[in-house]
Amino acid sequence: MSERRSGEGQPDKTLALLWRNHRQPAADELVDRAARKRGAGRRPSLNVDDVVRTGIQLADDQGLAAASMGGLAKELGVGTMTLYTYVPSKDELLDLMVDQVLGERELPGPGEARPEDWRDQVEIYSEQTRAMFQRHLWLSQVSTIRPPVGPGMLAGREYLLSALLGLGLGALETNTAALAVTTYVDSAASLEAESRLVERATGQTNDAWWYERNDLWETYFDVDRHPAMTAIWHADGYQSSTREAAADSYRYGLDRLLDGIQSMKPQ
Amino acid sequence: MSERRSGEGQPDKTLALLWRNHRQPAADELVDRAARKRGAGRRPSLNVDDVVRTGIQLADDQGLAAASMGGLAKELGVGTMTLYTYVPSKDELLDLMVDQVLGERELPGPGEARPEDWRDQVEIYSEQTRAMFQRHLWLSQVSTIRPPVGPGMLAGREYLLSALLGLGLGALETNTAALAVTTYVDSAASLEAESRLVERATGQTNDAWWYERNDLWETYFDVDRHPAMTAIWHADGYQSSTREAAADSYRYGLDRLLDGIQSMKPQ
DNA sequence: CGAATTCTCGTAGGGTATACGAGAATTAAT
DNA sequence: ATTAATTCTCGTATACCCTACGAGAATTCG
Repeated sequence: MSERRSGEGQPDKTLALLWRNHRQPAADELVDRAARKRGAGRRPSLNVDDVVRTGIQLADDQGLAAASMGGLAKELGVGTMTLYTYVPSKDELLDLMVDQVLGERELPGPGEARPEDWRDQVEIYSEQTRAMFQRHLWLSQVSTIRPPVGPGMLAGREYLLSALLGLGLGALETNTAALAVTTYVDSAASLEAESRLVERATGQTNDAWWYERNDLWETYFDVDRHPAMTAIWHADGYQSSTREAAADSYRYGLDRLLDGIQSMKPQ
Repeated sequence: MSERRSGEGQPDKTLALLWRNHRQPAADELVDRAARKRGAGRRPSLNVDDVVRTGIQLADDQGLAAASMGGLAKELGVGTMTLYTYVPSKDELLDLMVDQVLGERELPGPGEARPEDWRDQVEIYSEQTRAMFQRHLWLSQVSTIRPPVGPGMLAGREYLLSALLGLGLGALETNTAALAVTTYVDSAASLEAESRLVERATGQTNDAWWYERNDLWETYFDVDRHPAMTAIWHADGYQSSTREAAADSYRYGLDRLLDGIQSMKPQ
């Protein structure tokens, strides 16, 4: 995890930005400056989407740290402070970046074609979410405790709930189950991404990292204190590749979790 | 998620520090400076444990950011650079802090009394891990992709594997299942801790945060695009308290995951 | 008493987000 | 054609972070 992301000043402003491209007619309030009837004043040289898009690209290509306000401004060819005309703060920009990529997942909307089996539907959520994390490794460094309440996040929750509703559990249990599934899927996908990120940042595979610590087994590992690990070792229970072990355990855990949920189905 | 933690220079040095209090007789190498036969030279005014303990305390009380090298030095009444006599870098200090608190979990060792049922044994792992995260909220901000390979981490893995071995699955499946369980338990516990951390840092409960965004439902939420959410809402499927919803989903998910694993038992 | 050893820590450098306020560009009104 | 109103632009300054380097202080051994 990460550190910041918290003290947003005006929720109204933030919501307006998040939903800027899904304009509900609503209200007499002016939602986006770009939409305002243009009157006096200097013309803007950018718009919010430019900033968000560039932020995502920079974070994808060079890591989240490269998507600093200074770095972004340089990339866009403007002064750092100019960005604050378009987004109120770095935190809110991050919210916008996150909701944007959450919305990129291709999840069938209401009324659109989808597999019959609820498990296959959950599978789509799982695969799309994993793919999203792989495309945008920096997501693993962003806290999701207070997620951007935008169209992308809502579409994800909607889809997963709709999939689980197919099981016929009660409303409350369906919601609880959906939370458990997102916790597992999102966390595992995040760990997977973080793993690649670390490999990229250090130029060292995780396997190589473990290999470097071989001393552990010879010098410090005490067989008597670790009989279970020793037993599994001798029974060839450890896979050679860290990556494969992680992928297998992800699959296995998701399948077992869904097994368990399925077994709660009335009848 | 967090940013750093990576390029440790010498794995040997790091391992020696991590295992400094579990001295294997081993080797002719001098493991800890404090253990060296004292000869000439100025006397140290601190030791590694002092630094680690103070780091944990500071992070507990005032957040991980307060456990900066500067902050720590001030707390200990020494110059910042003095700390580098005891730990090679901030990253390694963090490793030491993490392994220390991992080791605080009260998990029965080999030969010690434990519940009969394997599920009750996993329960202990789950509860001790959650309690650890609650005591040390900053853990949720530390990456565990390349964990400190010290006594605390190994004890945790050993215990969970020993619990799952009771099921009678094969070695490989036991290991895979253990990875899935730690992924779920550690991630959920981390999210729970992160949630409290954010509440503390912002002085605003998560419920209050959601309440502040009530506009969403009136202004932007489109019922036609979100039929599942709408249905669950009308069936009272949403709990009023974010915290309780999270706790319930944690319980539910863990129980279902263990159900699913249990069902793989041969026979 | 000198030499060897070890711990102590000031300085300097390159990074971060953003409050403030002056200046530039554009249009509407006179 | 001015002038006023409006809006965007962005330099500067502040207060943090980690740690390489190297000089100085403390201690013991010969």
